[in-house]
Amino acid sequence: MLSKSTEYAIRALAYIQLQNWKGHRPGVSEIALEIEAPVAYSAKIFQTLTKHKLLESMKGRGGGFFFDKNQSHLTIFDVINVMEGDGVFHKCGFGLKNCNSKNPCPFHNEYITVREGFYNLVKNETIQTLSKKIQNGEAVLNRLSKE
Amino acid sequence: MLSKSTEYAIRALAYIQLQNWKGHRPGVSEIALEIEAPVAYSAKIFQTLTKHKLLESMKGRGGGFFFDKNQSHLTIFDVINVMEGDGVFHKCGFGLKNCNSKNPCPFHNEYITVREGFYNLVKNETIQTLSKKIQNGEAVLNRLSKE
DNA sequence: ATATATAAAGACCCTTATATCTTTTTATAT
DNA sequence: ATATAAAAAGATATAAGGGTCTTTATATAT
Ligand code: FES
Ligand code: FES
Repeated sequence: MLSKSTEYAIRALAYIQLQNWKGHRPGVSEIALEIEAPVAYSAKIFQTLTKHKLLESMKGRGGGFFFDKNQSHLTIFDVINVMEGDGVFHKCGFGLKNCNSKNPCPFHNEYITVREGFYNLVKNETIQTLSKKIQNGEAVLNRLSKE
Repeated sequence: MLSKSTEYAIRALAYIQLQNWKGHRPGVSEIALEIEAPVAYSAKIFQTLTKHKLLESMKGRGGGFFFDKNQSHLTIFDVINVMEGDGVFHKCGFGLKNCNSKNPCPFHNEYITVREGFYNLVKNETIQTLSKKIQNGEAVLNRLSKE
């Protein structure tokens, strides 16, 4: 459903949020280790995220990644949008050039239910709501979770 | 959501079914034209489908593609499964190694609703139900539909 | 000032999905 | 039998996603 890059991005952002709440700004290698992603590739992803202002960074000794205090919620939709665009929320599930209720493909009625369910999910869920669940022990960030 | 190849496959199969109902066995180039897919690439897809017995073919003059009269319904799930596997119906939406309700990722509860909705859709819908809608004029096979 | 720790930037590589082309096989019409 | 029409098979090409490596810029500690 989501690209690998987007999955890495979401997990990384959740980890950064958790660390920020502890007053810590994690760096590339620390995050990559935690989300079990390649270090160099993770760095590329974080560049994309900071360029689009979903994330802040500081270079130099003691640097790392953190969230802007002002924008308190970052939706999963925004992350997806930056990483792979929002095409999946518009396109026809049958592969037609565009999705159109007036001239639907045979998949349309059933498909848009699923597609919109997914859309609502990623619009309502944020990095912060996900992170909260992890913090509360209701969910895990990775499969070997030690914390 | 689905790969381009899978989309081509589904549209092609619907067209073949419609033609079969008219007593006709379409060939590669006719189908490719109708679904607006590259001819050679379409041929490759049909090879995959026939190899997995989702479709029958006949070589030689007057040959073409058709469905086995015995198996009257072919689910969209079966097509997806042959074209790209069923991974999307099992995997964790958050990117963890596996999806597990006992040890869920923070996305789990909301995500499986969407994922299972999609699963039910493709399990219940068949090439024949889709084709019927097109035949009845309730839906279209392509965007320039002349029929 | 200098050394060090860190992210940014850019060039590059590998794998997979998508797509094309050519040759071979098989059935039919004549 | 031969010519023809069609799919099968296989080799190759192109583009995108995923991943690596090296160099550069920047902040901090000493
Ligand atoms: S027209 Fe195909 S999903 Fe809407
Ligand atoms: S554990 Fe992530 S979707 Fe089930």
